[in-house]
Amino acid sequence: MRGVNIYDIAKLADVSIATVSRVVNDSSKVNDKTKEKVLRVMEENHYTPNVFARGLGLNSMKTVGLVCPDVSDNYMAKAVAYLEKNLRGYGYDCILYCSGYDEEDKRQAVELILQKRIDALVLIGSNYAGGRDEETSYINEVAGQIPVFMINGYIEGENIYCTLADDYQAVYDATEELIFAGKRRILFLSNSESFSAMQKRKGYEDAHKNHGLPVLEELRLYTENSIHGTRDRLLLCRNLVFDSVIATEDGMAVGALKYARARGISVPGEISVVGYNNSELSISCEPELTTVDARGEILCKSAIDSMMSLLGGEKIRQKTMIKCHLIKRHTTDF
Amino acid sequence: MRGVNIYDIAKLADVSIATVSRVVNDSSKVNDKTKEKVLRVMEENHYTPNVFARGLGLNSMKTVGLVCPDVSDNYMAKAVAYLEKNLRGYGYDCILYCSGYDEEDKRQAVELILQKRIDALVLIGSNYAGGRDEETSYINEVAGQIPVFMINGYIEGENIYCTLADDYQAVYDATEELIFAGKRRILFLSNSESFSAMQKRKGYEDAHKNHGLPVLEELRLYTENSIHGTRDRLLLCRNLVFDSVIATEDGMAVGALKYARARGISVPGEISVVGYNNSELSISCEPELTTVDARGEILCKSAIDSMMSLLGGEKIRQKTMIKCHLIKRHTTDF
DNA sequence: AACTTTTATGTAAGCCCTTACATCACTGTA
DNA sequence: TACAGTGATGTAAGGGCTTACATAAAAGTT
Repeated sequence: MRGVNIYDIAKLADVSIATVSRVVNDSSKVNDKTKEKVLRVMEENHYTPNVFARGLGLNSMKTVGLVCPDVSDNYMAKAVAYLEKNLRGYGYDCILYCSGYDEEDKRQAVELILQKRIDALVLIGSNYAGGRDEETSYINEVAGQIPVFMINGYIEGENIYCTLADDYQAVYDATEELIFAGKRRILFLSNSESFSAMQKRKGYEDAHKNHGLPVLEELRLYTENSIHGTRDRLLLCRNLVFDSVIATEDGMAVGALKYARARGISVPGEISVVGYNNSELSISCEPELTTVDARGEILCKSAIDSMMSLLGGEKIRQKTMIKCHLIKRHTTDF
Repeated sequence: MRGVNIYDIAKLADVSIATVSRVVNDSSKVNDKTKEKVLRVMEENHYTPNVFARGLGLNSMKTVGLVCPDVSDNYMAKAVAYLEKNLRGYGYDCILYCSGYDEEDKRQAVELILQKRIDALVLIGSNYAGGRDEETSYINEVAGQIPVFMINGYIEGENIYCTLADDYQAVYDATEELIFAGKRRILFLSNSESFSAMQKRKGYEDAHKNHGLPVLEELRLYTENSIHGTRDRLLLCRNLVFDSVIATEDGMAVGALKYARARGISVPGEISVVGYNNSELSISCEPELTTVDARGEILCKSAIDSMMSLLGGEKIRQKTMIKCHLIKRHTTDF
């Protein structure tokens, strides 16, 4: 049961364990002949260094913690997949924690995952923007120990690095486009009060203001990010009149589509719909959804680049903003 | 930087490290007073046992490896989420590896993840059913070291435990239903030669045979599991005539829907469509998709239960089959 | 009172690495 | 020839935990 260890290899290769270790870590110079011999013996005996002992010695196990509210969300799933794949390319493993959206659950997730002595923490998805300091102070505490990378979240602090989609601009542009098309009652569908949702809302509002249009309270609706949930929610608002929809998530946009169909309203004829995230949902619905490409992969790539630079000792910027694209499909054919 | 360790706690609590360790592990009896004191000191000093040292000592870190071809697939994402959440409930962390579908990549994934001295391995998604032994022999090798749990895959062997959806029955039933509705040209859309895909195909074929109907080669089409890919593939088959579709994944079923729309064929009027997995796609499309609920959560629950029993020293069954439901929505309104 | 048990705790050996420092054999230089 | 410098390797000290075994104190037994 006890696998081969460094002593076995050392003995078989007729060298000291230090030399074996050096070969394994490719650290200081080892004579080519010796190296070759050691490698051969390692190979022959299927030697794999014990990660625990290694971790103990190095106080690092080349592991990063991934905290994600919900991997079954297509956008986040893609992010997790991308991060995992590429971090592995750098020799890092990922420990995953699906935290749920609750801020307290997230705190616990972080706490637990931290016990694994990870080298860095990646937080996927937006944080609450409530501004309540207690909610985010633990992140700052964590950042005291290891670098924290946020994908689409934003918290200011030492050793916290945020990569965000420019949600403000994206929604601003989308809203403007609807306004140009003559829409005057644009329903804003949102499901949270996260930092990112707030940016989107601000984009929506500013676009109105800058075009001299009023921002109507009644056109801001909170609902859950689910297709049927959103549909039903809208169905309940009998007196709500709108000529277009901007949703902060594709699921809600598709919900709006379902609502329109249920009510016999034509899309894009009578109302236009814009979603967010360019998830799979946006091409499975009918008509296919105009949506914002929130550049998940680009964000993750940027975060990984930053992380590697940082772990390599370089200094990196704390906030990186990535511009989004609006992908026009058929729910906004004017 | 060097955090508090067991020696610090021992000194502060005026006991030996063995006692601290006993308290931490709740192992053999410790005097209540002493225990309380130690716990208090631990609390006060934010002591967390070093996982590496712990791993070294116990040769286990309470971690399970999750290998998943593609977390951005909704079905698997849900499985990963469920597994992660519930394993954590038992104190186990999950290391994730998104392997891709290639069998060689999977082998590498398993090899790498194994170096982390995980306590168990979970393989999500079906294995190739080619029957080529080399492809699966490494799994048997792994199983020599730690238990292997397969979700929807099937390999026979010591220490390999498989939990599967009864894909054969599910497709058999769905096919039969279409046959009863008078369909005689049922297109079978598949994307792989996995064990699971083979079961589905067998269900499709047997249903035909048992009802005295021929199994037509031309009605078995391989395509990729993507909406537009499938649509385009079908669009290319100008001479293919069919009155219904059974797809082995929802994405392909939705692709068939897109195809029908592109060709001006009405669903369910002219053709019926049945998908598989009850993913989010199946409710976002239009009309909403009749699909097989492949019981992802139930499968995972069963796997976790088995795992815990096994790690607890019990004996468990090696193969568990779970019955599926057909969820009727509107692509099969006859 | 002289013992056996039981309960609580401590000691120290291991688990398998990394790495600072020591050593030794050369090469090159003065 | 003596010595500094270089390269290759070894020695041994951690790193923080678990746990078998030893010990000591308390309780029970005769």
